[in-house]
Amino acid sequence: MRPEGENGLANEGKPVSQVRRAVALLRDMIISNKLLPGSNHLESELASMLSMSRTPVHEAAILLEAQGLVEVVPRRGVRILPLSAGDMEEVYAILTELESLAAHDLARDGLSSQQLETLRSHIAEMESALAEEDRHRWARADDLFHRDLVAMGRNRRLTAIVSTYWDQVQRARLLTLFMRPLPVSSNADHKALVDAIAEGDAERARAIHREHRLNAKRMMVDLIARHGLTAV
Amino acid sequence: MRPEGENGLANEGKPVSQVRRAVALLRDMIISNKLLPGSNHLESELASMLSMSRTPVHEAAILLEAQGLVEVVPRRGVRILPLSAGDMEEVYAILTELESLAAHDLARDGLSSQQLETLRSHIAEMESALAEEDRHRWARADDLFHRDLVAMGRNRRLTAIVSTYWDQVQRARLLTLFMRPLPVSSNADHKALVDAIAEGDAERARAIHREHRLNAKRMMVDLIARHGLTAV
DNA sequence: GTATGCGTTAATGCATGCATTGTCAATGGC
DNA sequence: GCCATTGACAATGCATGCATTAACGCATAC
Repeated sequence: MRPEGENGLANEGKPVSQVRRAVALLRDMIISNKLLPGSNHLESELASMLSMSRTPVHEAAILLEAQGLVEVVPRRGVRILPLSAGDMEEVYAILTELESLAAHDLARDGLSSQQLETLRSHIAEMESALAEEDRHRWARADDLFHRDLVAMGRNRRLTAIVSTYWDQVQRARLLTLFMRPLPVSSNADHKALVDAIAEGDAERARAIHREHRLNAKRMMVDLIARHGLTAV
Repeated sequence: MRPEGENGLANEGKPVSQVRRAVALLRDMIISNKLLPGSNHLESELASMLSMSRTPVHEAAILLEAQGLVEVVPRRGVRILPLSAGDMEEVYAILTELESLAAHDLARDGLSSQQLETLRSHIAEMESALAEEDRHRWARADDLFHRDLVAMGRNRRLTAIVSTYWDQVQRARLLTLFMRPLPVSSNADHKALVDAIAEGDAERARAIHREHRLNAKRMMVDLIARHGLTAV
């Protein structure tokens, strides 16, 4: 799901250190809810769990803390941060702006037909998944669509930020995946967005994507509130 | 200039560890050009320079690497990353979107008269500095204006991101401070922005600030190109 | 003279040791 | 019976040791 390094920025030619392994593994465990929000985990436990010493785990913890996924509490271990509805609003606000910018830039700079095809194939995959009501498959395709969209832009830093914050809402998305209505209208947005990009209409692309994300945010915050989840 | 922690996010109740000292000191040295872009510094040298052991320095280096300020090269030490004109465009693009969003939200949610006063006092300070052609004083006030503007919003994550990337352009701003014309028109933007916020006109606030930042970006990229600086 | 290969050197990544300090509990006082 | 105070424990932050491995230099071959 995320084959790059831990921040997407110039992490290509680096050997896989223990720290990177730790960051990747811990992040995956957090996103997939193997480490529950609000729970604490001693660094020494995590270390033996990952069969490495405390040092790389500690360094990974510091990095994940900077990314907002955990909090390192001196003698209580690493606390997996829950995302409140308010946090979700923050993250979605940021994702909305930055992804919309990415969409704008893509439309302005143009995409190769190959790239357009990639995006359209994700849309097709979502449609097919929707037809079978396979929500997991839909979520995977949706994830890919959004990640690829941003990654096709040339702004590496933007890609890195979006990737980081997208990770943070993934957990909540997976959790609410079966609580929400089937995302049928969402794909119309995706199609319209790709069309706008293909036509080079930068402002339209931006507007479409902003609206798309605002809807997603409303749905997510709503779900969390409705189900009495104060945090996930 | 930056009294908070190293990411502005929930770093309040933490004791000042060596790692934090290292991050703060190194970042200051980088921003103030004491560590020149492109130069390499062995972790052991930095450690003795900061009178601490290699471990906290190494951890600080990893953090600064994640923030995009340095690159840790296995046997060459910590390399201070230069910012190319292209990098500058990336960073400004991000700052433009996120600060514009902050301006929008501030206008939407409203500011206390106290807060408006703070912003206006920064503008006054800039005017007075401009009258005396004191560029350093202007830069400090401008810095404060922009930082405070974003920090007055309630989106902590947004504040953290902007702060990080603002740091990255600071170095270039200081370097080009005397190469650019006196920023006389810039203050008109600031005033218009604060007015829009005071009037609660969210979209106007967003538009004004976006334009303001676009101008700043053009000027910076231009200066760098014109002076043959491929990177700073 | 240049290029290639090997050996030495040294810097880092990680493991571990040590000291610090907060946590938890038990005991004693009220 | 409840709360406070004190003491033991344990987890982390940082220092240091060790092994790995890349870089640099020198020698040698062409």
